[in-house]
Amino acid sequence: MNQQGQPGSAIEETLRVVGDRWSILLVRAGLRGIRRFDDFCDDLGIARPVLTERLRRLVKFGILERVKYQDKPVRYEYRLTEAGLALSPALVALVRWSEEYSQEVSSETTLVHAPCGTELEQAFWCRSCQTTFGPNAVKGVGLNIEA
Amino acid sequence: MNQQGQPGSAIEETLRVVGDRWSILLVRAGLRGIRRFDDFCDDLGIARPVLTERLRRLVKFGILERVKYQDKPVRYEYRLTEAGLALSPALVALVRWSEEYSQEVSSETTLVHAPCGTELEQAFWCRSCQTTFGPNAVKGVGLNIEA
DNA sequence: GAGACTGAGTTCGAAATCCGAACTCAGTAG
DNA sequence: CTACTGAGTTCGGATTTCGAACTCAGTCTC
Repeated sequence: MNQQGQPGSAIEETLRVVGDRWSILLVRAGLRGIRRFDDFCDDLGIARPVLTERLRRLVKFGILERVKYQDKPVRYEYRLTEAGLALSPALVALVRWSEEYSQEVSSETTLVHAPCGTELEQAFWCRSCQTTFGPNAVKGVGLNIEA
Repeated sequence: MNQQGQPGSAIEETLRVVGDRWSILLVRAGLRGIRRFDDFCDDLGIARPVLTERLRRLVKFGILERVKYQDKPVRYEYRLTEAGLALSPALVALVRWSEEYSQEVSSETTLVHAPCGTELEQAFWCRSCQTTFGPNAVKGVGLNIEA
């Protein structure tokens, strides 16, 4: 029911862009301040040709931008756009899940509320009710969370 | 700096499991109530051998469980475990991002706060401060969000 | 001004993964 | 006896991924 010509739902499109082993890690590296080709390469251990292709794709979809930072030997670096930064909730959710459920390497808590240092809790916020709530109270077309 | 023998951070491990085009969509399908092989197949348009391998991997990592639901012709179905359900915040974050930034198919709002119907806002919650806050106030080892 | 170095990529061939289409296999229904 | 269902498996070909080595412009060191 899902021909390749058809657009599919928005999330399918999104996962076609960031749904691979590297893209999310590239965004995470970007959040950690990494911007240059060789630094991405060293940090992630990604193969260079794959990095080239991923960076191009993330630029194409508006998650990174390629910025000239020096002229004489002309050099470019990659910075997160607003859309790229907006992926941080998804990234945080994944990091949290990893900490709780990943079988490898029981890691310590690595995400905290900066002002007070308390371990982070993720929630949703309803502007009109002025309350936070968990995923159980989310209702959506194509996503009905129960149990 | 990231040999394949080494464990890497928890999120790298996690993305090795769910970081592909299909796994997250399988979880989403699970949340929509899909449980059977052919239904996953039809719903996602995934190739059967790939589906076989993904289901096995998700079972192996505790995200799905394979449950016998009938005896005479013995048949199994796949259900989300607690860990699988716990991926919903990440999924919701991705759906939200998709709605806001994905270039394809300007979709309507599909995620709302069930009790009141208001469009969903995502945030973090600090138990000790009793406040919600955005990703800017998150500080973490290996994840420093600024800007 | 010769040689080493830097940053951002390309090129290469081997290995792994993905794909659709067709097949299997046990059991049921007509 | 034939058709159908559900959950896969098998096949060969196309695509993607990999590490290692190479390129290329400019700069730095002696």
